[in-house]
Amino acid sequence: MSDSKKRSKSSKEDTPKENPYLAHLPPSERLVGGASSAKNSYGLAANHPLANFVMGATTAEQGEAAEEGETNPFTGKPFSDKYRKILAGRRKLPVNKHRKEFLDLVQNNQVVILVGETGSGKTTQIPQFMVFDDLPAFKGKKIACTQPRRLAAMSVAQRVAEEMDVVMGQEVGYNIRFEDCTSERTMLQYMTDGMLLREAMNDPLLTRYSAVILDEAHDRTLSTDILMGLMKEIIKKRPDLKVVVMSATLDAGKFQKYFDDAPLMSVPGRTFPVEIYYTPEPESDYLEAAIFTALQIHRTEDAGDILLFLTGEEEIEDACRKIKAEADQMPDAGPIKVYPLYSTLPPQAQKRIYDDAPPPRTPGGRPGRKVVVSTNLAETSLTIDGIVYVIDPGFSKQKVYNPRIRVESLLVSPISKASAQQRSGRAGRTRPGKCFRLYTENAFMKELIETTYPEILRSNLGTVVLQLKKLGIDDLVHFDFMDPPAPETLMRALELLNYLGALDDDGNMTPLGSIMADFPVDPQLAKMLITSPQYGCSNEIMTIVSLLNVPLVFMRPPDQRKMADEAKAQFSHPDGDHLTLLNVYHAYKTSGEDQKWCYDNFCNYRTLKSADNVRTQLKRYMERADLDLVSLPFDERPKGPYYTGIRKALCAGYFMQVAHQERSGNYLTVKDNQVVRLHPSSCLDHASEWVIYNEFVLTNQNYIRTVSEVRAEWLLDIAPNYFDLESFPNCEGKRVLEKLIMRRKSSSNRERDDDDEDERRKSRKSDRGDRDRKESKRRR
DNA sequence: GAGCACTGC
Repeated sequence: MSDSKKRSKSSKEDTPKENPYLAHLPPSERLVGGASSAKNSYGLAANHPLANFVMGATTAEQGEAAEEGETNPFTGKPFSDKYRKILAGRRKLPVNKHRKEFLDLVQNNQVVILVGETGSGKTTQIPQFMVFDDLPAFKGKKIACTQPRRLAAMSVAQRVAEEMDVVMGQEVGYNIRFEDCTSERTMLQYMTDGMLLREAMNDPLLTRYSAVILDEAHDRTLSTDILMGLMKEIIKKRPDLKVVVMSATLDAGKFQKYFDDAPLMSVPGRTFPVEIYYTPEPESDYLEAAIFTALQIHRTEDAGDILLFLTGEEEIEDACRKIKAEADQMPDAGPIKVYPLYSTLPPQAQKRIYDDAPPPRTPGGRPGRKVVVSTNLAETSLTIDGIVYVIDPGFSKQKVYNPRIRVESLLVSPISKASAQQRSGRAGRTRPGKCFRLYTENAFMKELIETTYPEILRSNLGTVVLQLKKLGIDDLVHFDFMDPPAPETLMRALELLNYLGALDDDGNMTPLGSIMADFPVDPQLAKMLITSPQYGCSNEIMTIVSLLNVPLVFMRPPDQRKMADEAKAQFSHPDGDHLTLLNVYHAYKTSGEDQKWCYDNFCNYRTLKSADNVRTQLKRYMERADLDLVSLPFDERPKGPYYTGIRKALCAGYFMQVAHQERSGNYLTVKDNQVVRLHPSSCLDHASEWVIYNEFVLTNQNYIRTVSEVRAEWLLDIAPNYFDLESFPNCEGKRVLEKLIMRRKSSSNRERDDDDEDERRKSRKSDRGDRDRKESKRRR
């Protein structure tokens, strides 16, 4: 009843609608009067390029004819010359030969798996094939194509807008965090997978879309994995929704199986052959071997640039120096340029990898060469043309999660076969190349795992579980994960969310949890934001949370450490690193967000700018949740009520990340009893008995980083459930808390804490930054 | 007295 009402209403809006009573017929026969009169349903003139198109039943020839016509069917404007030139190139892409096969599959199946190598053109062409068949614009819907990375979503959208001869943001657009470049007219939308997931939290059936294309599914990011599980649920309730999952070839069968044996289409790529060389014996020192190999290639091989994969910044900078120094000593080799590449490198420095190799010293002499030494960044996110030689030592830094101690850390680990193949492929982008694997062939065959473990098996799942609950998935244990996470990891997440009050004791989402899920930050930080008005300091907590969500603000160039540390000292707050962050932000805003100020003070301008972006977004969410944006009257004294309020609010999110200083001077984490040390970058002196920390850094030592001093009383008040001493292991901290509880019980007329006393003392306002600086100087 | 693979909302 209501269904038919809706349909009759929308037909007035000139959108073609199928007759619901004809749903048993094949799509081409569903439109009233059959295909021949379909043009009337669309309200298109008889000479319109799409006049004879039947939604979901077009042919490849029809699509191609429309693309080769005079008029752009979606804008009504004549096609440009540039368009025709691009179109000729598009027709040569491998995927173009499979247009008919693809349309057959997608018209007759709800889910299609498509595997394509790099260079097949799948990311740009498949969505366009669908636009011409599904005709989303005529039903008030859109086609979504998700990408794991923002840059990819943006650049592919730009490319496809050109290919379709439309203005970016109109018919074709993209939607990523902080930037929605779409409009009412948008029918094809590239977006990050995280963005689509967030949309699903408010629109669980994704009603705005007629088709969803999940691209780069082999990447297996947290968001892609959740989206895939979600799509399986949604297609049951939305028979009209088409889903295409696109992936690299290696584990295509797994995707097919997961989607109940959906049909699979395979498209070859367009790359050049790469010869693989293995070492006869295992290398004991991969770094040394890598440098040696690079120099060897430089001395003996033909012209062509080198790409060397290493694991991290320090290693990369070190290798760059050594390669440069040694190569410059070689009399019989050409000139060399060596560039590092990792994500935290400023964009300017990153761009240098595209510079041309230096020319030979003398005409006809040994070739000059470019060497790029990179992290995994060059494995997928970034492509460098002209690479002919790849050196793959077989390692990368990978995130691992240990649910027992609830710690995520980065570990240098062997890569997978899939990664190794991806790396070697980078040598064959422009011509045949060579890849030197610094491990034995036997190790490749027998020791490397097939594919890198998906992120969902290597992460703390707090956010994931909260998101799933918000998506309406109650039974997590039976949720159809492509790779189910360890039960212990799920348990840890449920436990965390329960202590934070996001889930009740039965595991159901609370109203608080529902608001928490809306915030694009960790559950702990979301809780902190939501609770902060109660402590009168939501303005300050928004700032702190923003800064915790961007890379480190403080720069420390190796040759200027002393000056950098002095600059940082101006901002340091005796009560901890969180308040130090607040000081930096305040000083940055006071400077007028000045780039030079940042440079002079060893602060990362880009980071502060992006933190400010995050803050604006958080503010919007706070307002949407009707949370007050407030500050306490300013009081410059450390441990005064102003700063105390903030530190109490920090506890509301971080009460599970507490460490207590033992008499030995060591810190022990609460409940887990891990021995930790304050990270040397902390501005906190070593006399604080109780501290909360943002991050547990597992390296040679266990460090806690971004630390603030708190008081045991606050912890007991804020999280009585968590600080239930019966569940505590024996340690000094437990005894201190026991005494505290006893004292509280015995004194019926409990003495007020010192800080409460402070709170009663009204203090006059004064310049915050100035006072803080004086205060920190005095302490020094 | 040390380090941060890479993404994303």
